[in-house]
Amino acid sequence: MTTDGTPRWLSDSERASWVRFAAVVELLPGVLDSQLQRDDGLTHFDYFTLAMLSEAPDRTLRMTALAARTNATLPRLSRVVSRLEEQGLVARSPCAEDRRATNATLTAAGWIAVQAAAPGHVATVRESVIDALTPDQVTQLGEISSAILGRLDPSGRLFARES
Amino acid sequence: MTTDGTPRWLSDSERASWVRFAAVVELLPGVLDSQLQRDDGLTHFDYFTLAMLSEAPDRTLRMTALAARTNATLPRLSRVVSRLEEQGLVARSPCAEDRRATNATLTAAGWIAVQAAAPGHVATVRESVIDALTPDQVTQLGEISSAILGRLDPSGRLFARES
DNA sequence: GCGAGTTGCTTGTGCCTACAACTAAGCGGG
DNA sequence: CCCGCTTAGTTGTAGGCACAAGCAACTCGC
Repeated sequence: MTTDGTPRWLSDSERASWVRFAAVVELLPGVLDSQLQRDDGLTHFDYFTLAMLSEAPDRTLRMTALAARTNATLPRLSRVVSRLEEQGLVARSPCAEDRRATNATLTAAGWIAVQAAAPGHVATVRESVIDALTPDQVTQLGEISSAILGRLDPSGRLFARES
Repeated sequence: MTTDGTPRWLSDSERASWVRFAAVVELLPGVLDSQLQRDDGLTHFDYFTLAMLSEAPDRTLRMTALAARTNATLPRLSRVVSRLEEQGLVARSPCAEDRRATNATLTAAGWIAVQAAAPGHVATVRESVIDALTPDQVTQLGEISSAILGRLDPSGRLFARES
């Protein structure tokens, strides 16, 4: 809205850019999810959760820390970890320092699963995004994404969002 | 994978761009959905469905055509239209030319609902995306999105993806 | 040390979506 | 005509996710 109460509509060129961008935002998650689901039986969120654990010291993180890294709510993460635990990819253990807390640890099977899934996932990212762009465009996309992230997540509580 | 079987990993700069872009793709749908849900009681998909109908001749489309415009599967659209029908925003009617087909029509209440929701939605798009970027970046984003779309939707069956 | 308030996590409930099976209607060859 | 195939749409089932309620454990002031 402008100060006189009328909305500020998008110009034609803005609208054209937005339309295409909105389509990408709508379609891309499905593409990433489908590939991982089909080839490795993991959702993209599963994969990302395992990846975060695989990079942590001792391959272990407290639930709260893992939720922050995956940009998830705690209830959501709790259920996902339960599922991964049933699959034997993650193990829960009580935290020694704070008995309220729970540690999630990547198991050996979990480590193998991440290693197995990574190449196909990276290939999908390349095929659908990186290799579709010129090197300059990749750089621009990074800068644009940073600018948008500043609006989406002003508190800046996400950091390691990765592939 | 490269031809020798080893995966082609991302370079540091590619990875940095991808990490940020992935975060945007993850967070943006939630932001758009939340605003519409909170202010208008609609999901983003609901809104988009109504918007597509509002632009169609007689504010009417066959289910299949509407599914194509919203980039949805027919089962998904069927349930969404059922919900919108219960809310009195859309009406179903049998199609005269093809008795297998069903027409979905925007009701007067539906028209009012779209008009009411549009300004707030556009404002959210502006705040979270357009106004975060320079005019040049908006143009770049459009070109980048087109390139990615070419990979995501080679058949090009989506067209009018809009705000 | 003890009671109020906070933090860490899990679980109940309900909505939304995908996948697949199902009904109904058009279409075409013999 | 009628039998098999295709197309249009709906619905059964299963599973993910959000929101809010619930429970357990920690902290801090008195």
